Amino acid sequence: MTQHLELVQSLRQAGHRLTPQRESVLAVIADSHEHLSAEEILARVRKRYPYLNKSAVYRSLELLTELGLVTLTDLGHGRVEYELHRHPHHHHLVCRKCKSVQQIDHRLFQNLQKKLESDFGFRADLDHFAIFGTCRKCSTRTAKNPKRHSH
Amino acid sequence: MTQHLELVQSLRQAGHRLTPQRESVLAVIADSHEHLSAEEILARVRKRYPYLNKSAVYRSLELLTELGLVTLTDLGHGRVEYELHRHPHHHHLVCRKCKSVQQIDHRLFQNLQKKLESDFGFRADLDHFAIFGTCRKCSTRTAKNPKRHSH
DNA sequence: TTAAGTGCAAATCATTTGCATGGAT
DNA sequence: ATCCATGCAAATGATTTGCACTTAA
Repeated sequence: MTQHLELVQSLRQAGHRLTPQRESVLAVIADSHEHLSAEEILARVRKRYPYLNKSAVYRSLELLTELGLVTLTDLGHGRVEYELHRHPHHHHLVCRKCKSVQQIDHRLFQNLQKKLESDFGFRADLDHFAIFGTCRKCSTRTAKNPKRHSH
Repeated sequence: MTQHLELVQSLRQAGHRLTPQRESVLAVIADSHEHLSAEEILARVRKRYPYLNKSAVYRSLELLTELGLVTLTDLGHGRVEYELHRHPHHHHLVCRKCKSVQQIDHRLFQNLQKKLESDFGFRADLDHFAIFGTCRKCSTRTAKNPKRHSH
């Protein structure tokens, strides 16, 4: 409901039409402070605006992501998740064992980001970055048995 | 064919059986210096050892990954890819526009890795790390038109 | 008006799973 | 001899697509 207007501007300026479907998808993402899957977005939009199709969600998300208004992260949940592209950014530490997700500050990555740009000319999309590994809890009880999953 | 033996040891020590299927999957990964999808692995194994099923590949990969012998990376190709867990590590810069993949040295990440461990107790699996962004070439011709994909 | 966008239902495609059989230990 | 592992075929589940219809500009 807040940055909503500017976002809608960006859409138009890039030469795209503003449809109620696109607008509602954007609104739901902008109103949420967590990452949402396509299906969750569909469900939330439909609460207020039932005229929305799954395909339209995917097509809107593709567009919004490409315009940089929304970012996409694979947190290992078997589907991709979306967030508004906010500033400042944050990142995610994803534990492979217990699947927990912990947020960390963007500043941890600033050095790396600068170096990638200066050394390689590569502009890293370092927001909503997912780093996989083992969290503190799971590290302590690691490599004890051949069991497949701990959850 | 090289580290093969040690790898097979690890399997046994973790309490798993050594089947020809598992061994051949491991051999193919160990012999390759590129990242391979499950399907590519299946195809390569079958050249020499036709008695292999898709499910066995997936189940072997799950196990090998869990044992840390193999690492899994999502390079945005719509499927996960596997590599032998080698030292020293390297990482991948993946361009969202042209889909190019550029390898970079593991040392760029050492500071970050240490900090994640000291600050959060998080052991990041920072090998075969995929960083998405825009490569130098694509940066220069960016944001010119509303076209979806540039490839 | 008219190209861009949507709805719908079917298609894809990687990965997973149930169950009967086989084989490593 | 036992249970773990495999083969097979069917299921799953996210995402994509073809096409006729609608609508924002």
